Amino acid sequence: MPVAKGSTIDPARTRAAILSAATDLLYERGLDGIGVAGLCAGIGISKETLYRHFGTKEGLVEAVLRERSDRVARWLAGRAQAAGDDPRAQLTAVFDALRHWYAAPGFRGCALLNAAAQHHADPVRAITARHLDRYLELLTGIAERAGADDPGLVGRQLLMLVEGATVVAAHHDSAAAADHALQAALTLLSTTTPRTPSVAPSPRPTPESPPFRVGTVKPRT
Amino acid sequence: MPVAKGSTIDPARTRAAILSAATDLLYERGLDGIGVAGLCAGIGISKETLYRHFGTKEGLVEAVLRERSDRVARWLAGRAQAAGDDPRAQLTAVFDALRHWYAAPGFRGCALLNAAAQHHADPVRAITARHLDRYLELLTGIAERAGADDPGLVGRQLLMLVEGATVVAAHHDSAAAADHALQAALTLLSTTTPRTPSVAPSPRPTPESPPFRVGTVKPRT
DNA sequence: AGCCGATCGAACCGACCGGTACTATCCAAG
DNA sequence: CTTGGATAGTACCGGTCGGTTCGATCGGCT
Repeated sequence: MPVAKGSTIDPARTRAAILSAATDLLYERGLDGIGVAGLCAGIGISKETLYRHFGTKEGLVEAVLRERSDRVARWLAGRAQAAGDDPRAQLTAVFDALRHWYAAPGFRGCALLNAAAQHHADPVRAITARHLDRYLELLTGIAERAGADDPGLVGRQLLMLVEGATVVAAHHDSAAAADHALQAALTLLSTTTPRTPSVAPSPRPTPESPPFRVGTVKPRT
Repeated sequence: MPVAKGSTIDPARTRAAILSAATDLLYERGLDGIGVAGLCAGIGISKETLYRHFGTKEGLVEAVLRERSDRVARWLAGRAQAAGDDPRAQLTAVFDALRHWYAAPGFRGCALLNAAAQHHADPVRAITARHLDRYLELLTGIAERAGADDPGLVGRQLLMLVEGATVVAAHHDSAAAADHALQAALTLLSTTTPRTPSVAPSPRPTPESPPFRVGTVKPRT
């Protein structure tokens, strides 16, 4: 069947569906753990469709990683913003979000870091580096608003706690990692924050859906 | 040439040489980034030799990872022990060692974690988990000797700092990561250590060679 | 009504994969 | 001196890889 009998021909929707399904499959099986054939079978498309949309397996991988990074970063930033203006509440919200992520079924660490560990190619590494940049920006902002002496330093230290917690959650102890990291993060923030921060009102938060599996593929019209 | 003209036939030495060369190659190229043929070419052996010693590519990989974990763990523990009895000095020694590791040419993160990100197979994951266990044991010991209220908790937090620093060093900032992490670690240790630890004499340290590339393959007799 | 583009399904391609078999050669031990 | 084990080198195996091509078929647009 060339075109599904009741389906709508909509390249944009097809592309999005491929991206979504491929994200899960590549995360579960590993970038090299599933071939293009298996990928297409799992997604439910033909090879030609995949290659028309993404040109190459590498192209698909990069698109997947970019979208994933965007989604995770927006999700975490949204959670922080939704927690209000208090930097400590924002930090708590970030690690709360991480805790749910760690507990999600099939959690296997950060998809971006895993990908960078598998493909040493420059594009993948660049996407991963930008991903860490986004984390760093969020955490440095929190350190700034908390009145840290050296927000850049504290931001990097918080980044290490986030990444370390993710590693430990993936390989050792998924349950308590986020809580222990949060406690350490709050301690770190306190000891480097001599003065009370000035709190200013912030705009309304927009809810973001979590980056981990939350439903199944939606049927097309 | 079936057997190198001036070489000694010594299976144990051959095995060790394969292990050493394969460790570097697999780390540089990734577990799936190099095939058995390329591996043998890079090591300078024939396929038959590799398969006689390790049975399978997976067998080789597991042997490489096990040996790597042993070496890194011994190296870090040795550095800590060589720093004397003061837990803070031991912690400093650990992150000093890490700093040198991060600065080594070709550093690309923890080989064990990278491997676990590539092969989801149980044996590899088990070796990685045990690796983290060893780190945790070392760090918890330091927390204990520092007189921490909850050495287990502090140990896990220090573990997150170590792993987080490694991730950040690999993908973001290899220069300052160890120092920033050390500062955070000392802060953490201080705030959770109300009482002064009792210092007892410890046995003499044995020097350990670093786990990263430090020379080239030694010629066989 | 009729065309165009999106899509499927399948065949096909050369390259490479992990792994085996065999021979020729060299060392070491009896 | 002979024999056996360790090794290099090479050819080979079936399978899978990423990627291309083609015909059939269906929806959307004019």
